[in-house]
Amino acid sequence: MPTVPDTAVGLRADARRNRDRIVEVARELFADRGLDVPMAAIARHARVGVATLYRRFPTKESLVTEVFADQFEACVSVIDDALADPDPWRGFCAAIEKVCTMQAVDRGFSAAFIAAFPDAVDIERERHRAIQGFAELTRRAKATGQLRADFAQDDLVLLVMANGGIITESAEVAQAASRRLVAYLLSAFRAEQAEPLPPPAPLNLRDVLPSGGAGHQVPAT
Amino acid sequence: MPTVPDTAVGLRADARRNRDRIVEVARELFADRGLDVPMAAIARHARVGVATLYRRFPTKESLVTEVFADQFEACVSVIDDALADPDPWRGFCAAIEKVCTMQAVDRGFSAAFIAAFPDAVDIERERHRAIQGFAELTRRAKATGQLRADFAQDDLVLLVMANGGIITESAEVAQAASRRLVAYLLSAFRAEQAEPLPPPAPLNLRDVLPSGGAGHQVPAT
DNA sequence: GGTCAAGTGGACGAGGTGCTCCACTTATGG
DNA sequence: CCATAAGTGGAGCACCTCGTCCACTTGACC
Repeated sequence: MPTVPDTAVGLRADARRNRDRIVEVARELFADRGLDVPMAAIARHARVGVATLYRRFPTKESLVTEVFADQFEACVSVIDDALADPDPWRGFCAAIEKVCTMQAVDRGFSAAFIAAFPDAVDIERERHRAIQGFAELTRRAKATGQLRADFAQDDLVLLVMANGGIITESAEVAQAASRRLVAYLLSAFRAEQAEPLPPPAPLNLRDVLPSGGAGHQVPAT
Repeated sequence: MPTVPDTAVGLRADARRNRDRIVEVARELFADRGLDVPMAAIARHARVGVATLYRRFPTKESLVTEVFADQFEACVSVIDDALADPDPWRGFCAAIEKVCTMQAVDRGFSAAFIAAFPDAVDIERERHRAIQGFAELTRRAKATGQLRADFAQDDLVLLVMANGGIITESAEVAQAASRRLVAYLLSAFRAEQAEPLPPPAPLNLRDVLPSGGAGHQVPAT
């Protein structure tokens, strides 16, 4: 898990420092203002010219990718932890709770997670791994009879999107709200006395429209 | 109720036609592209100059308010219908389902509903009425023992925000997803064997950060 | 028809993005 | 210490947004 990505080696000492500061500042700003904080603001906070910023990260998307790389990794290891739990249902709940908390606490993460740039190959791979792991987790939790049988894979996306809708001015409030939403949903996911549901929606994170992030805008007609 | 607002009377016939076409076009565009469609695009689609648009609606916000006025009204009457239902729980569920469907089908409505401009007095009043009505509905549903006792008023906001997170390219998919989410949540709202929940979050639609709408941006530091 | 206020459209200003260019500075290694 | 390549910052470009201005057109009334 290289916190220091390959692209950062061979830099001059000062350049290296600047790069690190940029990433750090960007992480903070994204976290509490969301992905649409201007590049200029990031540069200013990092006490760096915009040119410097753009030489390190040729595009805003690349900066976002870099900033959230380890968060995505954390996501994957949350799933791994959950798979390691002897009680599948407990693992299932814990995984969902953790990811949703990450999402609630960090506005940028939520946006990055949902927008998830299709061309960022490594993120794509992480995501694939996470999805695989979650599928296994789901299978096991169903096998113990604690997760309702009609829980669909896509319901995870549903949950992530719904949780992504919880955005407030204060991170604390968002976290509290998210926790409660997740508690409600987990209770609905339990098998007991489950009433039939409407059919699962074919949700693909792909066709989620990014709300404030770097997205493909349809040109106006 | 006046589909023809006071501000539209006394206009010259052609002006009146233009105004109507603007509102109609805006409604369509907002519905499937969200609130951030440019004013120029609306004007173009209505085959009208921007100046015309701006004379009728001095600000984008005023246009949005006008466009969604009847939808907000519809919301209120959904609550009224629910209150008229002899079975409070059925009314409760129906109201939530209907509003969430409106939200899922119309991107602009969702954004307008959440952003809900604080200075649009009449909308504020409608909203107040809706909240009052819903509070009564909640009380009754709890009284019959079908709605869990720890359901909080703010959980409605929670639900609306979560449902607002369900945004996809296709309205059909969004609707299906929303329906499923709502089914999950309603099942969690039932009183039976309800496990304790984390405390309700003090959600106020006020401090929701508008995602793509006309919002108060914090100026960059 | 003629008058004229009401109505109109497109150019434009102000302000905000992402990103580039280029003259200048500075760390590095000999 | 110095040569030099690597690094830098801020002006500036292209583009997009909301909203305004003003010379021109047109419907309404006599």
